[in-house]
Amino acid sequence: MTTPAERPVILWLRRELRLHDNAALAAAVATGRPVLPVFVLDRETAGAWVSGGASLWWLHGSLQALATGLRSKGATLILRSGRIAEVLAALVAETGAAEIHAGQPVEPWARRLLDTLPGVTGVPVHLARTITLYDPGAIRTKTGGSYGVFTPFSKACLARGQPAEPLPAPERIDGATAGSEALESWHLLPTHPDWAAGLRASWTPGEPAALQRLERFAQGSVGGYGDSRNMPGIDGTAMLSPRLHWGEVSPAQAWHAAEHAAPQASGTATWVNELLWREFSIDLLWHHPELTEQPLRREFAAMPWLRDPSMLQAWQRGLTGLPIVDAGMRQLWQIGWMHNRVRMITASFLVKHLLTSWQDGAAWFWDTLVDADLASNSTQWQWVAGCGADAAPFFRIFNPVLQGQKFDADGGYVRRWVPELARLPDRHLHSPWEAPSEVLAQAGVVLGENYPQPVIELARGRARALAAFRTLRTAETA
DNA sequence: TTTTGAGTTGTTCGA
DNA sequence: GTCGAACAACTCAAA
Repeated sequence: MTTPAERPVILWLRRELRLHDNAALAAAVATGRPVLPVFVLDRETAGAWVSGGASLWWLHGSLQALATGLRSKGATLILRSGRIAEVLAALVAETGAAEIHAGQPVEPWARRLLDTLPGVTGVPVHLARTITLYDPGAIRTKTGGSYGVFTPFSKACLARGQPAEPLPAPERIDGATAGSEALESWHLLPTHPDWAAGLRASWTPGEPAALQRLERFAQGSVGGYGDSRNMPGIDGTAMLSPRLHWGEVSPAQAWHAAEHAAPQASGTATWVNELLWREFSIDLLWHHPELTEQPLRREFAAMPWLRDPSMLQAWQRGLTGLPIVDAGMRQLWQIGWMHNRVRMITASFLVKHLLTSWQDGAAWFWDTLVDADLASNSTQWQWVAGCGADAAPFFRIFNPVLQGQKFDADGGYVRRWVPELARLPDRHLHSPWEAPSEVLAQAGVVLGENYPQPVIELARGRARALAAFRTLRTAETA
């Protein structure tokens, strides 16, 4: 039995699966009490926004690494499943824990949960900033409002100077113990069918690998990041998104690593800007919790979306007949991640050319991305659709052929992910339906047989989208 | 309160 | 091939 003096503190870890720069962990250790780190697998409280399959695959590896890391410091990671509120209340009762430490959540469902947690568990809940650079909601306009445009938001962030230096990992953690479920019993890894081969080949989840990747990016790629990040065929991006989502590294670590390695590089400024886009997405979600379901621009509720399951399925499977779109969708399916430039191209194609709702696209990304993040996914899909913050003008419709020619000029990306087109010459790679028949024959491409005809003629899709968007304006003024 | 400058990532057309 | 203009107004944030 524990005496009052030995009452442990619970460290509820959710999206801060790391030892370094973890303010919640530091706060728990600073209490001087034994620390009981726990992760709760809750398939209910988040409702529709429970993590998708690819995210859960990642979570398995990240938890494994976290358990190892904690063990090396003297603590034991406890795994429990069930409704978070009930699990934590039971754990408090079971261990006599004095308080709970956790990271400040940003998702609407998690914020609602936090409001009830002290009442349900009967102990104080201390929140630390672990997910963001700034306290959510803290970046305000001069009149105290929230921002709806990125550039002034980012200027307000930068005006605060650099974020604080990351905290070191604790030397040692005085760990408490309690019964734990086995990670394997959660079945987060797919078996029948095993769709994760491409994920395993591409990623090593967990904090140690995350720190390695960050260091490699900071030392090697960040200098050229501004130029190379738009080329999907080269390894020009940080590929840190799943790690930032699960908190294997903090955004402050990501900022400082680049700033230390290449303080003057323009690529560093671009990288910081991307981190601030992440903050902006979270800020928008903080102030507009309904944006995961509803368009920020309300007139878009009247958008005449088409509901054509065969079109949606062609897009999901990478069988649209538009090579850069298909390459992106297949990359997503195979490795659980898609290059950012191609995310814009594929999303624009779905929403505009196929006139399919951004919610349908967001749902697919949510299930298939290892970095699926409620704030980024929802706000960026809305941005593409034109109903979000700072949205592009409606006539700005990506042309998949031009985008392919511009950003995948040597065709390396398309050839990698759409191998049936690999032998087409560069000139025809991004628009095979326009290639002369002898060129197709020589490349072994038979349109409609081993590669689809385009599911829609681009000019027609563009015109249809423009017409649909125009109805919103006329409906509004009517 | 009113004014003003600006706003992630594009495409097409015509000169 | 390259360039600028048009696309269509609207909203935001600060002065």
